[in-house]
Amino acid sequence: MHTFMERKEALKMEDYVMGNSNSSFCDYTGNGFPLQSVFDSCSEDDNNNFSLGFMELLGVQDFTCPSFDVAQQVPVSTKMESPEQGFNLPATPNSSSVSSASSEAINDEPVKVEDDQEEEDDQQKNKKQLKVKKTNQKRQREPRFAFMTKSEVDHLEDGYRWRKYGQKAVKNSPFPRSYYRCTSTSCNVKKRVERSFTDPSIVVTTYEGQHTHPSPLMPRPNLVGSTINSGISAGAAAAFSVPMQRNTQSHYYYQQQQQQQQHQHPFANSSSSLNFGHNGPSIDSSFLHERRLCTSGQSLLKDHGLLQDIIPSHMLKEE
DNA sequence: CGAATTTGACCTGCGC
DNA sequence: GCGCAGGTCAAATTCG
Repeated sequence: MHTFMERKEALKMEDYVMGNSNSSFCDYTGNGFPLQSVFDSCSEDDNNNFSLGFMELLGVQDFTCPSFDVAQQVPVSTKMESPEQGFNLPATPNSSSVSSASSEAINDEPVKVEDDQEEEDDQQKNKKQLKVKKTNQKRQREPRFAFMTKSEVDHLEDGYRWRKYGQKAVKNSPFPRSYYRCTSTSCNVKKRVERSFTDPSIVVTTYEGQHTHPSPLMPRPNLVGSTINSGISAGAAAAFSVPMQRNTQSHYYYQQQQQQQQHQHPFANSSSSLNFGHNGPSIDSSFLHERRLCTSGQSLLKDHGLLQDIIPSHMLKEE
């Protein structure tokens, strides 16, 4: 059991949002803390619409796959407040993956610090400027998108190249959190990788920002079934910054929200705000194929299904 | 030798 | 104001 303070802490830490309207499973944080549903304030409609919202996030309208009703099982607030920004939404890399997605819409008016500044070479100057900016205004973050992936490896291949720039111990967790930045210059996408301490097999990957370039490691997706991931479209994965990883049994996408974020109907601005094909290859059939696999291959969406494998039973009982 | 990783220091935000 | 925790920087180290 976790104390209220711990819950509060967990919420504060990541604002991870996960769970469903009926609280059939608990919200889950990167630290493995169960969270009371952040969706308490969400209307049932919001939750019921999540699945579609999620697919909107994916930028896909796969009406050929009606059974893919992530939403009903994984009601995640889908509001995106960064119309300008497409989402490098991670697609489920593994055919057996099932995900709940969540994004964090944070910037009503995304502050592009880098764009505001000249290409200063002097790092100190840069630092100073950053300081000034930080003091003048509350730091704003790029929209974030988190995954929970059952994996034995921490750093999941997602088609992009990442450079690790930090690692920190996480409170209440024996597992450190690693910080990665996209190696591409001018691309300021970051991601954090950490393990859930309640279930070390789960890797929580949080993407922040949007790639401004196509995947450098994008193999030809021709091959549903020809890749190690069996059915995962590397191209689609790359397009969405999806971890492509072996041994992955399941993925959970969940949206991160800012606390002050307004809840909004998932469709409110989906057409304009979600633009997954924006910088990379567009969604291809293999991605859809993956979705089918996700749908048919997993029981997660039904009852507790896979979540039971991931979320400790005591958490499930907590509600 | 260049790129990537490691790791301690530093900065910032937030709660008390 | 202080302490804590998250996040970032950058020098040192390792790797290919």
